[in-house]
Amino acid sequence: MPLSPLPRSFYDHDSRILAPLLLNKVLVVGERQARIVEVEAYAAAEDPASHAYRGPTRRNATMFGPPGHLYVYFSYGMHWCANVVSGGRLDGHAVLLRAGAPVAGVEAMRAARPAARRDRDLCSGPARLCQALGITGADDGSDLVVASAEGPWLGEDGTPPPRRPGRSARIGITKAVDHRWRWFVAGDTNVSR
DNA sequence: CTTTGGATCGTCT
DNA sequence: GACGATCCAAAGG
Repeated sequence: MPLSPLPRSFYDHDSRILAPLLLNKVLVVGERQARIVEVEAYAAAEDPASHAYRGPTRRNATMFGPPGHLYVYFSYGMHWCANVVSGGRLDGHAVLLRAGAPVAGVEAMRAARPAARRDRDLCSGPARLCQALGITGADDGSDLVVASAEGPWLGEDGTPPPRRPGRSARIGITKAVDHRWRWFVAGDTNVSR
């Protein structure tokens, strides 16, 4: 099936509802495509681990805009990470894209990530995924509903989300550690360690 | 295989 | 001024 964008309404849900529905969707940047295999939900005001916990700031402004856009932030002084803005308008919900399976443009991904020894290492982490696809702060705010030639967008190729996704606590955070808001495609080798 | 520490800087307090 | 929604190379078993 050819790749087609999803309607705005697809994104207009609580992040914990949208997160598992993003599994097996395809993130596209130019010729590069990666199937989403791991995500985490961040629930704004009710989630101390969320960048949106304390309300709107310069950095997280995109999270407080309409759903279906990409929130990209700079992490640890050297990495970019990407989220899909969800929820209704003005509530700050988002879903972190943590890993993908390379689908197309694999040569370009290898060139962008010389440190990756195997292809399974190309997109197996939130910063790795962005590096492989060439996503940076310049892409913050991109509209994923519009299939653009250059910028990032999100496509659907007919593959449904897993009927029974893997689920666990979120990774790499120090607050609200107990919530099991991470979902992944069970058994997929591209899921981060 | 697992563990450990260094890199590096925008953001908010 | 402190702290990350991380990654990688190196060292040890």
